[in-house]
Amino acid sequence: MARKPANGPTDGELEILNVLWERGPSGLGDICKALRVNRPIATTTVATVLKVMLEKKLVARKRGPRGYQWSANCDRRETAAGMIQKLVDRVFDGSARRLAVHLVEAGHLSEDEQNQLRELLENPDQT
Amino acid sequence: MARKPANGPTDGELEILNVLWERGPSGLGDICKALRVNRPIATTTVATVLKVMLEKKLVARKRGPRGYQWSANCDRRETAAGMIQKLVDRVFDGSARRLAVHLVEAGHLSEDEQNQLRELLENPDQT
DNA sequence: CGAGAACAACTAATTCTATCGAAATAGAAT
DNA sequence: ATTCTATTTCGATAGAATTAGTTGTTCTCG
Repeated sequence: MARKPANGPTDGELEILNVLWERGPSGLGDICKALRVNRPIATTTVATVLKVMLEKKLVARKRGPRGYQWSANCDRRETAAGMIQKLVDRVFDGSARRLAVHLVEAGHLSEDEQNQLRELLENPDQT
Repeated sequence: MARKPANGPTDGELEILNVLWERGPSGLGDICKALRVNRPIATTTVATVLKVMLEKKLVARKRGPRGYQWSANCDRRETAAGMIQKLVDRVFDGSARRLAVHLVEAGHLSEDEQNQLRELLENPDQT
């Protein structure tokens, strides 16, 4: 009966994290506005999710001019790494290379992007 | 109130799909055995999930010597594409290139894998 | 054939998610 | 200070996801 430990952030949480990663610390209103670019969502819904995320330590907050300033409390890169690991394990049978190959073959990368990736591979120091 | 329709397969479903993708059509027992390499799970649980997946058309089945033979009814590549898209949208702000860069930088790829990827980029025809 | 194992179908409890309204609160504006 | 508005907290709900027990059928092996 031991439930499988729910891995990372849920979909909804990820939406919010993405906003915070992009915008930096933000107030509730701004977060809502950003989310509403994609779809309608009630303010209370966002607030509720933020509350849960606070308990999970996915976000932090501190008093701001109006209510709180909310900020991501988890690293984007780490979160990405976790999700990639899962993707690779579940769909690419553990091979990150196969994921990379898929990226190229499936046309997820434009010509330009392929070139940039190529450069990166030649020159690993580049940011 | 209406829950946002979960697009792709769930985590549990993905576990099973991965087994089917790897093994090809399999009986319930074999699927269970494969899953139990990673974690304990009751046979009935797997059967229940398979039933749901059947309704969702994620798997197909046909009469076999013993019960049914279950097989994946969705393409691995397409499934991967969907998951990548989501990952890219949510964590890499829509840039597949950033995902690729992450793959290289985060050390998900070994030297050899990087070389293979490099070759692939030079020579897009290769499988 | 008969016992035991594997399996399918049905049922069901529990937990998790996404969603939002109502009501309390805190600042801002007048 | 009073009103207005943004924010927070609380509680509720519907449905999804996960897990597994029970029951009856079917298949295999001795």
